[in-house]
Amino acid sequence: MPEVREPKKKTSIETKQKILEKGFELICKKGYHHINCIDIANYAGVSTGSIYQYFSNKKDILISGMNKYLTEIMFPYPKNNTNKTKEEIILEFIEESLKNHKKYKIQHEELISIVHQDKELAKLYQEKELELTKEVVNYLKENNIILENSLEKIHIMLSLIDNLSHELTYHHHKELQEQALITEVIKLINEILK
Amino acid sequence: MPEVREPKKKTSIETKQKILEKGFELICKKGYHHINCIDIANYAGVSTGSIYQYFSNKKDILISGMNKYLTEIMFPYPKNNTNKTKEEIILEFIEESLKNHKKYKIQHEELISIVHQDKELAKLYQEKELELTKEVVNYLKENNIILENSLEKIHIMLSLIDNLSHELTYHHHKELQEQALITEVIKLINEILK
Amino acid sequence: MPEVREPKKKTSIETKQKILEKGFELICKKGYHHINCIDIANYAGVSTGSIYQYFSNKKDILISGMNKYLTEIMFPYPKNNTNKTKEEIILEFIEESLKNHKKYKIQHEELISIVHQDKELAKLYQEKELELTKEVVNYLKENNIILENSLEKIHIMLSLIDNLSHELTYHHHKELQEQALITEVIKLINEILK
Amino acid sequence: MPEVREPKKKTSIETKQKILEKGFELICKKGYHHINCIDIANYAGVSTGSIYQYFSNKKDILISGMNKYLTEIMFPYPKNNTNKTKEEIILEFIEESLKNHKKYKIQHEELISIVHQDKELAKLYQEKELELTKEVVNYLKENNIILENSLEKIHIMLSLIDNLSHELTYHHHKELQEQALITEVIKLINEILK
DNA sequence: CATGAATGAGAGTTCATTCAT
DNA sequence: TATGAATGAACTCTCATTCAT
Repeated sequence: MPEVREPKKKTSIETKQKILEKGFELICKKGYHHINCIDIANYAGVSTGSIYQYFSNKKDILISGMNKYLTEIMFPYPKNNTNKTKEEIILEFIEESLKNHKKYKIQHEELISIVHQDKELAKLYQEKELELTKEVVNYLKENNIILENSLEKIHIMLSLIDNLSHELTYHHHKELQEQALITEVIKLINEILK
Repeated sequence: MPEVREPKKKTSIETKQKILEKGFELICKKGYHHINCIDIANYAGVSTGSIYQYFSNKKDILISGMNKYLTEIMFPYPKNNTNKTKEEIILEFIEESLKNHKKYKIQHEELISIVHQDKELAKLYQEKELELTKEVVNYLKENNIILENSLEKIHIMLSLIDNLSHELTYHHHKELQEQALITEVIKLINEILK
Repeated sequence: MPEVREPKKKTSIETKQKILEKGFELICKKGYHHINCIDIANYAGVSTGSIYQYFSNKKDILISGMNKYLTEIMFPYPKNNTNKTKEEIILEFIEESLKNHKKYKIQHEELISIVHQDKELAKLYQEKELELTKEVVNYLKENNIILENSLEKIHIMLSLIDNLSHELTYHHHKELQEQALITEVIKLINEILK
Repeated sequence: MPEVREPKKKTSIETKQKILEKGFELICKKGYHHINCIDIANYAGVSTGSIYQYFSNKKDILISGMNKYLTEIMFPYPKNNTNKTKEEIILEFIEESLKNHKKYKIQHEELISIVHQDKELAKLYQEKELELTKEVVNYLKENNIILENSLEKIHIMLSLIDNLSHELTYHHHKELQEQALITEVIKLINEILK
């Protein structure tokens, strides 16, 4: 059982980074079960052996990638917190989420799939989710929106936005009207933040 | 490539049925990637060869199972449509969904995972979802609740209920208060059905 | 972790037998570390997959082979126990051991090597060794040779014979005179059996 | 294929020495097949690259180590040759061998295993063994014990002592009485040296 | 129509060795 | 001369699928 190497030289730090970045990218693109270690190695431009210098196995790349990119990919929210009206904030949230869903379209689906399959990853995911909920609560506070049952309300709000973004991005149900969906969601969020 | 046989004799029909039922059950229980065809054969009490008499491959069992059981497992809703108040209906929906989530706890997670991994299954899933949305619209109509943007509104409502059930069932975020969550969701659905 | 199959059909019993026999033969011939599973499969005339139907891994073949052939290869002794003189018995033992060493020349060396490397096998080997010692004690009893410290004496006697056979078979030390060696060993065994 | 370098500088000589000593130690401790070159490098406190500056491959370390340490580990015998009685000498031999077996307990087993696996090593081993036999013959001569068939007799004697030490050290056969074994062996050696 | 043994490509992983720095 | 990152062939083992019985 060989030790996983902690890179010391500059070039090896880059190699580890390359494997993680490209490997995770490929996993998201094609699906964890649809690629093998040779694929990852080729895609990252390294040998298969190099993978095992820095990661203890295939799944390790996935988990490391999750840890590094999960927040970025799955839980974005507005970072600039100057004074805004409630309406501006709601729109901003929706736009941000939508933009992100479109950007990481494929990753999103694959990651959700993986998260639902593996307890270790599921836990990671849920922690990040709660973390975000809290940050949004704070963000709203800074914009003078203070709520009872704040965590629960924001949890629901985020799920509404996520569901909306998902629907608009993948357009699974052709009979649903985009604009109507958005309107209804905004109405509900307004209700939540009342 | 041997032809898949369409059973005619009574015993054959039963065999095919057994493979489908037990096979799908096992897939849901343990995960599609965590079992093999021998497992399925053993669990169904048939030989591995028999599987390939009635299904063209492993995935075929999954898809057939999905087709047969998806509505039952994932999209339940109240069937008895006598006159009820709006409040009764909302509670009924939530209870039904929750009951179902708890009943099919493991299957649910596994199926979501699979659905997000495979386009063919995803499409199947979305069709069933839309079908359900329409049925609920009708159900409400029969109970004299008639809405503008009905499809969109019910889609959102169902996603709220689903998210609630999920949270209550898996209890991922320990810091969220169950009762508060329920209260807020009911408030929102009331708003939707106004 | 797939189950190891217990063969039911007649042909599969033969297959398992073939893998064990040929596999063990090859291991003895070329050395456990010098062959791989594909070699074993080819040599036995089966596919690599078949190996894992009947054995849980490569080492399992070795252990099973040991169990089956160890006595035969490493611990032979005269089986016909009619009345003989002490001198006849000693010669008989030496001849039997020598004959066997020459027959299994290569296996012998390889097996000793493996036995010294693996605790599980070592234990197996020692059990067989003690078993043999006891049987020889009984064999001598039946021929009216009864000893104090019989187990210890026979243990030493067998080690002398083994060492002699080894020397005569592999002829490692060219400067040693065969006949002188034999003479001295016989003298000592006579002393032991006094 | 890079040339193996013969060290000239003092530091280089030390490096080569360190690899040999520590590398061989590790091989003996853990087994040639259970360690890799990185292990050896770490254990010796050098880089993997350095190994290949002074040794042409992994096995070369083993052979060099054998050459250097075999006598010391496997064939010890009393060095101080002042006048002693036969009985004293016998006891001294046994004690020396036993002491050594216990000291190099693990190495012993591993080396025997390796020796039986590789012809080159086997030859080396046998040469050392014969060398020792001759030295013991001389040692006895110096103590006024002069024998016919001396080489053969001493070969047998050493094998008896080795077998005894082995048994006492590893205690493989619990049913054998230690003291009885020793007594019988001493009796036989007395017979040999008569 | 049922059986389950046989298949073999392909999976993840290891490690002796090389070579740019 | 020393380093340790990079290599990639070779390893053991799995499993969906086939097919003789």
